[in-house]
Order: sequence, then structure tokens, then C-alpha cells
Amino acid sequence: MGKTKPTKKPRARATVRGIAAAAGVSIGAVSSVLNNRHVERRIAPETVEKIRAAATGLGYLPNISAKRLRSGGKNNVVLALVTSFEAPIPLVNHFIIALRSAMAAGKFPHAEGAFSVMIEMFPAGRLHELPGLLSGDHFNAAILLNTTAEDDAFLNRSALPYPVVLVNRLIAGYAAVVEAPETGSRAAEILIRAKRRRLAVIHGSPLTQTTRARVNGFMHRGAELLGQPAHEIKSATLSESAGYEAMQSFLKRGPEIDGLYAVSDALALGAYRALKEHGLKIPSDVAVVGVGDYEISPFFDPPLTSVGVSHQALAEEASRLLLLQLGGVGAARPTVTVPLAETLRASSGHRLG
Amino acid sequence: MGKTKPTKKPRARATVRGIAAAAGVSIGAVSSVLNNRHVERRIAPETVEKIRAAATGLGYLPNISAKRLRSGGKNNVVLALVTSFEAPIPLVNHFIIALRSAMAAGKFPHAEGAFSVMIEMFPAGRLHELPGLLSGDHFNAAILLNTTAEDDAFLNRSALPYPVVLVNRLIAGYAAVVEAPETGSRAAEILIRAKRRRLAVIHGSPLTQTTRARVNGFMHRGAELLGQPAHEIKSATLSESAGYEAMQSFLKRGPEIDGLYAVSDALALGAYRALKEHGLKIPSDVAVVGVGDYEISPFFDPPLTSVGVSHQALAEEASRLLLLQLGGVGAARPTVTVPLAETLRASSGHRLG
DNA sequence: TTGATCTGCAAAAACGATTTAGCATCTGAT
DNA sequence: ATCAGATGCTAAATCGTTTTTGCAGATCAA
Repeated sequence: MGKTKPTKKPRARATVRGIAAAAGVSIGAVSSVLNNRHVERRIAPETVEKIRAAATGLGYLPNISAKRLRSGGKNNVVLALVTSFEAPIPLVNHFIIALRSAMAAGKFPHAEGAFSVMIEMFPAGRLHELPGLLSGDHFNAAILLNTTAEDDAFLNRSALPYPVVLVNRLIAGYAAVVEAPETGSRAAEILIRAKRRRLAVIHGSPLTQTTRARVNGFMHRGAELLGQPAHEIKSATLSESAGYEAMQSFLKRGPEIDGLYAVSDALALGAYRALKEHGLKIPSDVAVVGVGDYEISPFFDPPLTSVGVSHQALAEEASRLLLLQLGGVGAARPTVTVPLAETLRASSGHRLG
Repeated sequence: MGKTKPTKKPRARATVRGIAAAAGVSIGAVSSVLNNRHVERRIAPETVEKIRAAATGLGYLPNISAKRLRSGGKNNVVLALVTSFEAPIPLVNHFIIALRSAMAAGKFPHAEGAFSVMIEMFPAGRLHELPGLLSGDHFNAAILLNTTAEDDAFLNRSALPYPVVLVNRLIAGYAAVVEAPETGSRAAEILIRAKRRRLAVIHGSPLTQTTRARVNGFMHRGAELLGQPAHEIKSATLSESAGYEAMQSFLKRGPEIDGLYAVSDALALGAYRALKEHGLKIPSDVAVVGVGDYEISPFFDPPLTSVGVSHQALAEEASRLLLLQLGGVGAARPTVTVPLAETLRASSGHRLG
């Protein structure tokens, strides 16, 4: 009291200027002390103490933007991975690695291999509230994952002022990486080649663009080849336990099936458990096909056959597209379809190894 | 040619200034156009075109630090998750979520809920080369994961100029979150309570601080209670397939065991497969205990018993410590031990559900 | 012809930090 | 008493942006 102005904002963030005022020194002296340069800069020990006391007293946190701006040079390209909180996150890792690898491999000349990756998360449906998204002052480019229908609608009516790549969503005006559309139909074909006739598909709700396409493709192709519709098993969420419960209650209701398509490996894992508990053998009683979105699906018991795109391929392609746009081919907003990988394992009766 | 100076640096990054020079206008005009404010700012259409052409021609990328600095205000607290490339990454997700949740929950008053999370990755053993690590101009605080012994040595002799929390490493001068030390001994006890007498432990190499503690604890307690040493099965890496191969070659060598401790769930999954292929039933022939570091261990076949700390608890505690230090309790560098959670499932013969 | 209004842009201030150059004052040697 | 060097700090420049203010010249009305 006394020196401090009475009408100060309640909690303005402390800056070097504030510390300088509090300690009665210049901001240059403050900076020298806070960066431990006080020896070379010949700041007196008592002054050092005064400044340190003021800094901790004010709860000083340096402004990183200012530091980076001033210390100039490199590493100022900022890439963001934007995903919803509720999303199945494992995918995110692949993108981090892919981005880092792509940059490390020198695929983007501008940054000289130096850049940062940020993770931004938003509550599903509230992408539009993400700070920096519209102003473009948080990152130079972004990969968008796991958006909901509302988010997609928002994107559709906004133009983001930096390069963006969408994953598994198609929205006019944006570059995108999507899985091949025939995922579902191929799953049906695999089961039918394995002589299965009474098919079912298990999926979460609500259906995203991608999972809807999988389900539709499967139903269509199944009906086409078999002349009868497949069962549809709706799981409350995409978790293993929800898959387990959905499968269990389906089996209790009685319909007999001999082929199952799970639109995610989590659901497949839950279904495995329900099937086994019902005394059904995989694949002899029921063959199962998943999508390969778990790394460990080869270690399922039995190992899971899958048809889908690898997360790694998806991530690498997205990174490539992002850097391509960053690199200046400004107008190009390509849509890349990642080809399917079909991995036949024991769960569909194809290999016993 | 003609206007451009001949002795320009090969590839200085384009700035608004450069664009302004190239287009023959002021930097204010450039900024207005690049931010699509040219209508309100009354920039002539031809000028707009000139500026846009210059910008794309020079491959302009805005400097995010400068933008954020200027647009001032909030969201300038930057938190980093620093991990090695080679690490088992799934852990990282928990930290992202935990950090975001802790901040969202208002546990850190300084940032008013606004902040960024960056992911920094380094090649194992080369933490010291990470840009911004020593200068402190990339983030305000960091959580360090998956460091190697060399990295730890580096940390030991350096003082980082911002709050840091180490995960599962103890280094003087740093706050840390570690798992309870009795992880390994508890695993031994569980197996012995299940009447197992011929124990083995499977682990990767090289051993980290944490896994070494697990192995040692297991060996000690096992020898103590049984009067005979447990077998040690060394896997080349921490992957499922490495675990599978290590287990397989162990079983081929002939030693019979009835209890197995896997220091990671990935190894447990690989071991499951090898055991089953050898016709050994889990748990009747061999009981297995893991550590619960896979979300899906309840869906192993049979569900995996585990004793360890949850990633979520680890991540939440680390976030808490980080924000605590950020909040100003400057000198405190606490070490927090996260208590064990013991989950008994069928793999140790405890529950059949 | 003369203000008044509009157009189109330039100049300068500001964001928060670091570093360089330089200015006093003090100390010690001659 | 004087000068050289050390000591301890301040002032100013700078990083790359955005926004505000203002100034010329053109257009229009009277």
C-alpha cells in the first residue's frame, strides 16, 4: 500500500515491466536476473534478490510468445492436432509421429526441420469455441480429427485462414484424407468367401460419416450377395464394454449368426468376450472381421482379421497433405483416399497361425 | 530481377515487411489484406491482388509468436509434454487429457483456463538437443516422460528454468511422480497366494528405473517367500511380438513354471499367445499377473490380473504437481508416490467372471 | 471556386521480452 | 589530484505483427 495504484485491474498478468516497477529497477535488469545472466551483466547481489522476490511475489510467468519472437530465428512453425475430448485418442499418436517424421525427413523446406506440434482439444460439437481457430493466431496449420456433425456444419460455413486437413470427413473447400469407401463391402465379401451366410454388423451410435459408410457398404454388399439382410447390432458407445453388452443382449434374443463385422476393434474385442461366454467358437461358429484400428489385433484370441486403412497410412497421408499446402501450392485442396489393407487372420478362418 | 537485391540471404523467411517491399506498399496494408480486412480498410482491389501475389510468391507463413504477442491477452501459458520418440506412447494421451482437465477445472488461476499444450519429442538419449529446453522459450512448464539413463544424467547436471515434473524417475532437484515401490513384490504375493511355486518374470531390455524396480521387487519377495529364485525372461523390446518370442523360446528350453509376472501388459499379451500355443492353460497351468497399463486388459482372454498404478492417476498427479509449481509455490519440488491398484481377474485364478 | 466527403494508403504505437551500448559513480594506482 | 578501469545500472533497439490515426489526393455538391 502506498506505492501501488489503488485502481489496478484485479489480476493483470505480471510482466517484466511490473517486476521492474515493483523492484524499482529497469526492465533490462529484471530480464538479466530472470535469465540468470546477472553475473555477466554485473547486477548487485541485493538487487538480484529484490528482483527475484518481486518476481515470485507477483507470480511471474514469462510470455512465451514474446520470448520466442525476440529470440527470433527458427522453430516458429506451429502445427496443431485438433481433436475432440471424447474421441478414441490412440489415433492421435500416429499423427504426432507422422508429423514429426515428415518434418524431420525434410519434407517441408520452410521450417528447416524446426517446428512445434500443439494438441488442441474441444468438447464434441464445440469446435467453433476453440481459441485461435478462426483468428489463426495459435497455429500455422492444423489436422482436424473426430469432429461431430455440428462441427462439420460449422466448418462448412467458415473458411479457416490457414491450411487444414480433415481426417475421414469430406467438406467442400477443405483438403481431406479418407478411407477407401469399400471398407464395408470388402468385409462382407471376406465373410461370404468364408462361407458365412447369416451376417451381422456391430456398430456404435451415433454413426459418424465413416462408420455409417462402413455399415451401409456391408449391408448392401451382404444383401446383394446373399439375398438376405444382415442383422444390425447397436452398441451404446464405441467402448469394449458397450460392445460386450450389445453383443450379449443380441445373442440372448436368439438370432443365430455365423459371421460378424465390427466397425471398430474395440467393439470386436467386446464381442469376442460375449461370443465366448455364449459358448460360440471363433471362427468355427462365428467368423469375425474388424477394421485394424488396434495395434494389438494380431494378438486377439484368435487373431483378428481386419479390413481397413492403417492409422499410420492415414496419418502419413494427412501430414503429407498438410505440408504440401503449407509449402505453398495454395489453391490445391486435394482429397486423398487411402487404400484398404486386408489382413486375413484366424478370426475369419483364414489362417490358423 | 532488377529490384531485388542480389546479395540476399538464400532463404530468409518471408515477413510482412518483405511482402510490403515486394508489392511496393506499407506493411499495414499487407497486414490488412492478409487478414481479410481489406474491405473495412479500403484497400483497392488491384493492391489486394498485388499483395496476395507477393505473399504466395514469397511463401509467406505468419509468425505465430508475433501474432499472439500482438493480439495480446490470454492463452499464453504453454505446457509441454516431452517424451522420447521410442516410447510406448499411449501414456501420453492420459497426460494430455489430465492437463486439459486440470486446467479446465480451474485448478490454475493464472491462465483463466486458457493455455496451450505442446508435444515435444526427442530421440532417446538426446533430450539435451531439444530446442527450447534450456532456454525456456518454448514452454512455461513441462512434464517429462520416458527419458533414458543418459537423459536423466543430463537432467541431473542441468537446472531447467521452469517448473518440471518427472514421471517415474527420481532426480535430485526435480518434482516427480512415481509408482509405489512395492509393485513387484505385490505381484509375487498374488501369485504365491494363488499357490504358485515356480515363478518367472518377463521384462524388456534395457531396464528403466521403474521396470528394474518391478523386477527386483518381484525376485526378492519371491525368493523370500518360496526360498527359490524366479526365472527371468528377457525380451528384446517391450512389444507384444518380442514378448511372444521371448516367452516361446523360454518355453522351448523346458523350464516349467506355474506363475508369470509381466512388467508390461504388452509383454503379457505376447506371453499369452506363446503359452496358449504351448498348450498351457491360463490360469490353471500358468497364472499371469500384469501391470494394468493397457486399457483393455479386462478384455484379455482370460482377463488379466494386474497390480500397478493407473496411467490416469499418474497423469492426474503429475498435472497437479505441475500446476502447483506454476502456481508459485516455487521452492517445493515434491515427490509423490502413486498408490497401487490391485485388480484381480481370471488370469491369476481369482475370478472367473 | 471552395469546402466537405470519400478513397487509398502510410506512419507509428503497441504487444513483452532480450541484448547492446552507454552513462554515471566508485575504486585504486600514480 | 588525476586518470584508468571496474561496477551497477538505464535507455534504446529489436523481433513480426495488428490496429489506430492521419494525411494526401480525388470527387462531389453548392
